[in-house]
Amino acid sequence: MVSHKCVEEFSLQFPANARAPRSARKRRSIKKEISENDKTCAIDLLATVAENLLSESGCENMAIDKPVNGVEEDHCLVTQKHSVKEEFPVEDKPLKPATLTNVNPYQGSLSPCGFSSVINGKVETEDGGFSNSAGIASCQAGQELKPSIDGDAVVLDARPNGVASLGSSSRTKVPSLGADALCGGALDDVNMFSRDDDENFSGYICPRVTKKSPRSVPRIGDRRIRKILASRHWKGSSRHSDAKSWRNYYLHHQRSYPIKKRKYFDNISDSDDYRLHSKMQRGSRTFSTMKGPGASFVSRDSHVKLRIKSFRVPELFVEIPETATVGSLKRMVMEAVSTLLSDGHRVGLMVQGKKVRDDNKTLHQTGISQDNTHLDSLDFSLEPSSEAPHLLSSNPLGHVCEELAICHGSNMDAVVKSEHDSALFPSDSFDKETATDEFKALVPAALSELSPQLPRHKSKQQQQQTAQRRMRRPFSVTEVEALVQAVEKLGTGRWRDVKHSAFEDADHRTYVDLKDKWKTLVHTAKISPQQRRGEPVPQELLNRVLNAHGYWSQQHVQLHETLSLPPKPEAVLLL
DNA sequence: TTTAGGG
DNA sequence: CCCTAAA
Repeated sequence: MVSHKCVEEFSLQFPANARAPRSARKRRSIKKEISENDKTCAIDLLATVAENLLSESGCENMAIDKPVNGVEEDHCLVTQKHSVKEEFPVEDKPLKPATLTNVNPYQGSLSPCGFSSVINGKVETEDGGFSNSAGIASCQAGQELKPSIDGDAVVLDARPNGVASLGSSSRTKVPSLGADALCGGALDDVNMFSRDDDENFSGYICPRVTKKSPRSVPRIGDRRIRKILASRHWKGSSRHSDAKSWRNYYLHHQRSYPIKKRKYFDNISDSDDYRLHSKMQRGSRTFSTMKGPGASFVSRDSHVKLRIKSFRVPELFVEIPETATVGSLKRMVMEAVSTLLSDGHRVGLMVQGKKVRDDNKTLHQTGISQDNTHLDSLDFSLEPSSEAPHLLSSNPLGHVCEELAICHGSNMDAVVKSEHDSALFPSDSFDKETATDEFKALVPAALSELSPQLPRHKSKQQQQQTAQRRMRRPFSVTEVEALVQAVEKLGTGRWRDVKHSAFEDADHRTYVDLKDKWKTLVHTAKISPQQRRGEPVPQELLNRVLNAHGYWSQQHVQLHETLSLPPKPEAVLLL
């Protein structure tokens, strides 16, 4: 019910409810691409992750393993199931930068500050912040990209030349590289890059703002990234030189085979994207003698040494014409890598398959101690910041299967086999039990289903029922503001216009979403502040919601009255 | 496809 | 957010 007072108080000038004829509404076809900027940082991200680990753990014992003869096999592949959509346009679309001045924590960690922006922020606020911990050259992922063509399926494997070993001197804190750590205090002015071609990607929109932002900003971002690159420690060996050119390749070449990003991004958001497998170094129990039999106390100096053995990202399936160039293939992979890494930045910790949620527990309490048998199954993961209920169980079956259907059975087997052989089961990383768990964890459900070794769970029909629910994306205050303003101007009931007026660039906000949000806003405005949940909407905005809602409701009533001249008797009775 | 509303 | 009837 709308109080009369509400309507009276509504002081804004509302335009006539003129609605453009539908024929006049142009349909915008969205053809957008990831820009080169994102491609720059995938590798740096790996290094950054490791660097943060090192710097935060006060790595006095940091050491670099330099695998000889490629002994270290299980590292740093960044791939993901994937398919190419031919109809996607080729031309690049620049990222749209937007400066956010008031990022709330939730918003900020949910997705807007993709890794590139995180890096930017870090660089901005800390001079040389990334170069203060040396020796991460080993984490230059994917120096060797080894595509092996197998029929229609291309299995890609990238291996680094080294891994970073790090010794943690922290007794009570697992090295953390969550959004907080990465973003630091840079959230106040974060350059955000959103991609319009993926409605699930751009986690944040700055309504209307994005379009007006200067084009030069992406370059700035690029420059910042390059700054990071410059601080990277490249080794002089030929292999590292290769790595360098490999990266530069992506920096300077146009991509030709855009990737259907949405589907695999769906995977990312709801499943564990990529994980950091770590193992305790059992051989380095420096302080084991300090523990007497049955002693329950932990020596003050007990240290746990963590070694990140691998950094793996779920597999990538690529379909590409035989006539495509190797370069284009590489670019595809690079793009996948970039996109994959540019979202989701919270570290999860699992001990023996169990997720450790309590950040305040000490390592020892968690079972992470120098002489604990659990150490074999210590597992870090990079997770989406939004709370995903289950680490891995919510695999978007439908999408993956959809894409898998592209490849032929025989080829699929090859892919699966490949996964079994090398990537998934790094020789000695895990004991059998753990390996099994890891397998379950890392193989997308679709792969499991296609794999002859594993039981099939669901029929096709069931798979379709498992339609992916879109990621929850709470409206930011900024968005609410934009929505309110648009509704004030256009009224309720013109959600398509509202969408195109104020959320043109936010492809993940459909007009239905906007309508739904308005619905909840009205409800929110009517309930007491105590009953409201989520990010608080400023009362001023809620007042405007009520005002606009009242006003437009009144308009609708009047419209109806005009249409039905004879007042309905029922209405009279009710009054 | 877009609106409107219930779930 | 999803689903859908109805326009």
